[in-house]
Amino acid sequence: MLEVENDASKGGTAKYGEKDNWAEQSIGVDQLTFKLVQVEGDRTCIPALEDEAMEVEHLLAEPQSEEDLIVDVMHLNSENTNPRLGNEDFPCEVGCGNPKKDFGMLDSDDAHVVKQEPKYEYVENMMQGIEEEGILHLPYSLSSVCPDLSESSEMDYASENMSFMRNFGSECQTISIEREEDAGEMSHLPNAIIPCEGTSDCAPSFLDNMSTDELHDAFRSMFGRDTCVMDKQWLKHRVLFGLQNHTEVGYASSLLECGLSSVENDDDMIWIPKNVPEEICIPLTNIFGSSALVVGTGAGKERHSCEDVAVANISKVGKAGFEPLNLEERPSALTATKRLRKPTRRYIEETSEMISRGCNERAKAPIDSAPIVSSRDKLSHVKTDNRGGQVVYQEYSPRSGIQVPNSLQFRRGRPKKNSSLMLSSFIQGSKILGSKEDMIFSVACQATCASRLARDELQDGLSDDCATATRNEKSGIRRKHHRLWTLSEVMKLVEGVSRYGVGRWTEIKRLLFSSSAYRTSVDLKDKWRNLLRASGAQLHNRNQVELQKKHMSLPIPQSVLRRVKELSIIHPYPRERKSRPPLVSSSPVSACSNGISISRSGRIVHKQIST
DNA sequence: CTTAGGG
DNA sequence: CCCTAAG
Repeated sequence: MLEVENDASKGGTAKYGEKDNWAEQSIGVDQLTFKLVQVEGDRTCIPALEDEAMEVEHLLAEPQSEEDLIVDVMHLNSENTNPRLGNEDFPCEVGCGNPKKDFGMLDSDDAHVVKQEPKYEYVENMMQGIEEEGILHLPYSLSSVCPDLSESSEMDYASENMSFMRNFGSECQTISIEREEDAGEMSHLPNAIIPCEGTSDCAPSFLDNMSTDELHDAFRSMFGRDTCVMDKQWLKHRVLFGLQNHTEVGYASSLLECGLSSVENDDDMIWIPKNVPEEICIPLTNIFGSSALVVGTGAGKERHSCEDVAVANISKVGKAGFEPLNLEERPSALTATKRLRKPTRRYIEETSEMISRGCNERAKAPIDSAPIVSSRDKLSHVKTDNRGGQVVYQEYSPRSGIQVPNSLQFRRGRPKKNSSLMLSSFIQGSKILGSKEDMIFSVACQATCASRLARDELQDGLSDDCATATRNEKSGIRRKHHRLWTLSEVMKLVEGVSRYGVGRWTEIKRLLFSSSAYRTSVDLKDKWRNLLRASGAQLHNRNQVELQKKHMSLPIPQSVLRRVKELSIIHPYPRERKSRPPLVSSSPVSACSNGISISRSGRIVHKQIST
């Protein structure tokens, strides 16, 4: 992540945080990726989300003053006191009540954040979720990143002049703001934000054919209000915007299935833009007690039947994210009617922690073909089954995540190889989702898990049931069972190695990592390997600081590396083979020239022989 | 099941 | 991190 000095917006160059601050800051800030831009000094805020902000603001640019367009949800009077987020961060601020408006951070160190109202949690989760999904991958502190903006900030934000926001967006985009290991993600940004690019192909044309009145209708149903603007172009833009951001192709059918297609029903619905990941919906339902929750999800880039979709959804859009969702409005039963979406694999893992407590024996999915012979066969079978079984699967890379209806049975920790078996079979039967109770339960679990994540994720794994959850380091794509190695973990590992020697991973794991079950002995071993590499590299290159910054991994203190280095001498890696001949002719390695070599420990190592 | 090593 | 091979 990028940490921008506060003064950056005052005309300085954007600076990256110093390396030493990096770790800590990344911890603190990295969830905080959104800031609000206030509009018109009223209580509405919009997130400064580049394109989205741009678009929203654009919408607001209607000549009449439009106030309730923006969701109240977005309006948070957070007391966040993070020093890095001074007012300077909000160049767009127009004098109004509470000068500090931003989203609470997922900073587990900040107790006050954790104790925020559910509202905040919702936003937190949303932000986190968005990032996890990798859908919104956005610059941080946009305002600070773009020095030029400080001047712009004097503009009238309520005005129709949108050039500001546009420039804003484009300028910022050129500033690469990356986090952690992934440097290439940024390039996905454009696609990610406006997911339904397809609409741009067809929507304009059909909009072109609409009369002003029709456009008005569309506008009304889309945003839930009228406009007296007669400018066709303007109307088209708005409607188009609505379409682009809320078209949900696959969703249309589910809507119909749910019998919710009629526009009149929208009272009971909360439309959640598809970009919003599941985690958000849960808090939403909780918060708003909505009687129906419609979730549009998926990276719908399909292009078809834009019109149908639009018709189906337009009425929801108004509620979507831009209108105040009234808390008290519907205290009625939580009848979540949400679109079925296969949970991500990670979601499964997370939820599994909660759900499976009681379920000991996993129901084995019936495998109708390919009797399992060897474990290896079983594996490959699983894999094919996995891919071919359901279309859904094909849309996600094996690691990116698969969402699956709730009430699956889950296992704890990492998925066993065959977990996808039952998974896919489950999907077969779950077109019609299970009971309401199930859903609510799942919802609750998710919410709990998500909020716990907020607190726990940095806690060195001591307290987690959501063990596999990760921070959004990798700009949201990080869906692996990836757990950042904390410094203390590293130190524990080093300590363990020094005590028990290299190779005693299980020992070390048992004795030092008993609290963090998610670290397997293999993990320890891998990490050690990495540490060795790091310590070696460090010797060569004193300027490791920059390298580390580049790789964005947590900087391993010199002292620790030095220790590793020492240990690597005391306990040579593969294993202390007692007298280790200082690799010369006596070494078996050099004795083999046929592409197969033997490591010091005598293990045969196949080398890649290019055939 | 654990460890080593490659990917 | 994941997978696999070897013990």
